[in-house]
Amino acid sequence: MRKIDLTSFQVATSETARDINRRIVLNLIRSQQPVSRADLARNSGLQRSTVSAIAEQLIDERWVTEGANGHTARGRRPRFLHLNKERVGIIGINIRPATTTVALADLDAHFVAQESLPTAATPQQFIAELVPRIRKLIKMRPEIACEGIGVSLPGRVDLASQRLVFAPNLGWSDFDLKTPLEKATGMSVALENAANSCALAEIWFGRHAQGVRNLVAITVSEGIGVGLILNHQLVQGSTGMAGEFGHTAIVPDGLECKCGNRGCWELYASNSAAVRYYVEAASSVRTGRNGVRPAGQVPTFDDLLRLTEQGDPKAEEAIRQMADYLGRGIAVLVTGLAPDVIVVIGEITRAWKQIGSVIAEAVKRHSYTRAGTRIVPADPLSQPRLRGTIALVLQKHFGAPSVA
Amino acid sequence: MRKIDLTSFQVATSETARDINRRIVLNLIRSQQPVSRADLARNSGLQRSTVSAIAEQLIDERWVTEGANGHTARGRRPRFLHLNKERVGIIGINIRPATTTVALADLDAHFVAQESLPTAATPQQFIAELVPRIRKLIKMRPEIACEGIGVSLPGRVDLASQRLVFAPNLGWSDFDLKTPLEKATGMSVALENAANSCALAEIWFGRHAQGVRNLVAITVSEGIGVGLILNHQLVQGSTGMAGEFGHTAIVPDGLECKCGNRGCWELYASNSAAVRYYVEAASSVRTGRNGVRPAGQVPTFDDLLRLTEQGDPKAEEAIRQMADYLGRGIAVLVTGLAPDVIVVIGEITRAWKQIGSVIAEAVKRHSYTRAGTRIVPADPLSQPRLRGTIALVLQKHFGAPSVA
DNA sequence: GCTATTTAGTTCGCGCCACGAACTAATAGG
DNA sequence: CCTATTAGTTCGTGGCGCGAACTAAATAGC
Repeated sequence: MRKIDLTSFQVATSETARDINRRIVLNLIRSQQPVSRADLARNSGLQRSTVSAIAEQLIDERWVTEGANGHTARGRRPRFLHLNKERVGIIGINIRPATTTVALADLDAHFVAQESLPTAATPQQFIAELVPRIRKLIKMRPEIACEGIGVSLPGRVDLASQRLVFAPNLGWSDFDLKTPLEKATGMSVALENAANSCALAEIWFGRHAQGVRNLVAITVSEGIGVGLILNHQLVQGSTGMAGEFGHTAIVPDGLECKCGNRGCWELYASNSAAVRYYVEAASSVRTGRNGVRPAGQVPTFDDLLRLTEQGDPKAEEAIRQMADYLGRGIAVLVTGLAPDVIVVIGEITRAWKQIGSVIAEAVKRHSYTRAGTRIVPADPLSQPRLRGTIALVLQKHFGAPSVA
Repeated sequence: MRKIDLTSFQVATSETARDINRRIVLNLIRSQQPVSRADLARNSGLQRSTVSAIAEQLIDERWVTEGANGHTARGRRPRFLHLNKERVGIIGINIRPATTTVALADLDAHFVAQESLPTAATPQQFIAELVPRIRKLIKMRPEIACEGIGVSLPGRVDLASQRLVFAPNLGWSDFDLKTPLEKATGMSVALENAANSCALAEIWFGRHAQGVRNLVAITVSEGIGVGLILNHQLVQGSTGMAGEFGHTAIVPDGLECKCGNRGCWELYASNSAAVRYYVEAASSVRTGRNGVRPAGQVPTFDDLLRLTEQGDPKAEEAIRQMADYLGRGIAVLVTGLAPDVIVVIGEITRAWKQIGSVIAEAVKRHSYTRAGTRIVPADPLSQPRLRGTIALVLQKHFGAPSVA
């Protein structure tokens, strides 16, 4: 049960009931389509007359279309209702340090067009290069009316100002990305941290999200990000900074981190950590005790994954060590938050066959819970970062109404 | 924004709007009493006519009373509305390993009667001893009609079954406390973990809870418990196990814990840890290198606090070390959850003058956030564990309505 | 002391909405 | 062709918030 926030609440008007039931019906149609009015009434508990009225409104507003007739053993055939995928398009933008992806998605969160560009060095230049791509995408599919832009980025967005306040991996400093983008495109823009985007993507579109109340998304790349969905809701913290578990100490007084802390989880469990483990192991063999390594041989994490697939023992050991530390950090989240599901996102999931059991073992050894949290890899083909931006915009129509 | 849970939702009826606005008005009266209808209309945004209708209903149902007239510079004088404190009484039960406290509270969460009894060794015996005390308390104040019982306990309650599944400090095993208590008293019983109770107490009645969206309560005694309020809502996790940060590793492969993990936070930052630090320091001096200590000299944590107040350097050092580890663990929560407030509860708060800065320093050194989380001690006189049980029952009337 | 002004609170008609009973539509089986 | 069954619509009723108009009660100014 939630406490009512007396500093910011929403009273009910005569239209509130309709708003609530409309959202319920729209969500039922989304998840059960094709579905008849009669089934909607049965599944929602609303009267058939109420469902009909809501359906009429949704059809009028083009959210829903009436399709073919269904079949029943006896009696009049139902008319199926479908979500009108083309009702609104959403522009999703996934900013990563090297590459930015721009895509156009329909209401089902399927991407109908997509392209990439190198991420510019400054936000000003970035906007200048991005806006024409957005325009192009919109023109490609004139039949889909775009209504919003969602942006996922490796950094932090201040809750109150919606300014990008921190993005060390992009090399950008405090900047207002939202206002210029909105001015240039005329569409509303929603910004969100990448890990939070992934969490949204998984809870709205994920395979493991049926009836899930608590979900944790962990993005593993150069660093580690954590997105929290607790009580069906994204946890943003007081300023939008929640989820920086990547910068919590897993080794007290361990390696020094750029963040100022020591022994941060991401120093031990990120892609960069695995590369470091590999390099250390390789150099100690090849160069003996002096520690100097031949230059120009630092492998990428991708190289490591390939070596692992080929059975290279040093690469396997580096990945295994990374997975062990991943598991130790995940154990903290399992013990502390007891979520239903933890979804791991990143290149590392390609090696899930090798690391799945390592992580599970570490979590078992280091956690204390009866929650039975499932730990699963995200499907990289689903593009979680990008798909989360769609959820970000869709929430406005499909999320629970803000009430009281 | 919340995702609608299609496995368990609530449609709106024609009474839903009233339910929502009624709760808003009731909460406004609670927090602003005495208050006039006109002020309620201004502060809520509802029409004066709507507020009057709701007020009439609340007065009819005895939730609210009409009191004296107020004063205005000009114009007709307002009639003040007050919460009717005596409308319902709530029985609060705080179970601790040695002692159980039973209290009767009014709507303002003020205790009008209270008594203690030793906690029995078995839950069966406990209930047999408890029920007569509850009956006595109710008879003492026949003018207050009790409507519910809230229970706070050092253990875990399974979300689905509401059974007590784990209470190592009580020595009780899996047991249904709720059903026999409800049968014996005829009142509904709500059970909750002690740290969660404290979190509820702080968010509903705490001094630092005005407009707070995210609050973390940390109970420090023999162990460490954590209660999480995120997005104005208690986080219980998938089975009610959320908050066991006390059993997350703060020292990898450190001391062995009863929970099966190693290096758990509570092994380094609980009262017992401070006592251990003190004993280790004292024995190493007194007995030299053989490590054998004269028997019968293990001080209690209370002794330690007293010694600290008297300026004993070894006690001070033990407390300081405990506070440092407390701070390191709190840093994890600050970084990972970025709450507005963290409230520390326990005997240790008596030494806040000494440890406040130690904790703040440790948090600063080991955290990474811009949230500006305030770390404050709870007022022990407010009896947070006990008061939380009142919140547990009051939520039913004052919490946000469950909608969609 | 009278009037204008101001503020509190009530009354009442309107429109939105969910409910539920009655009705129409369409289908399969006998 | 008739009956049973299921889908979907129509319409009257009651709950509720809105907002305009109204009553009540106080003060300031003359």
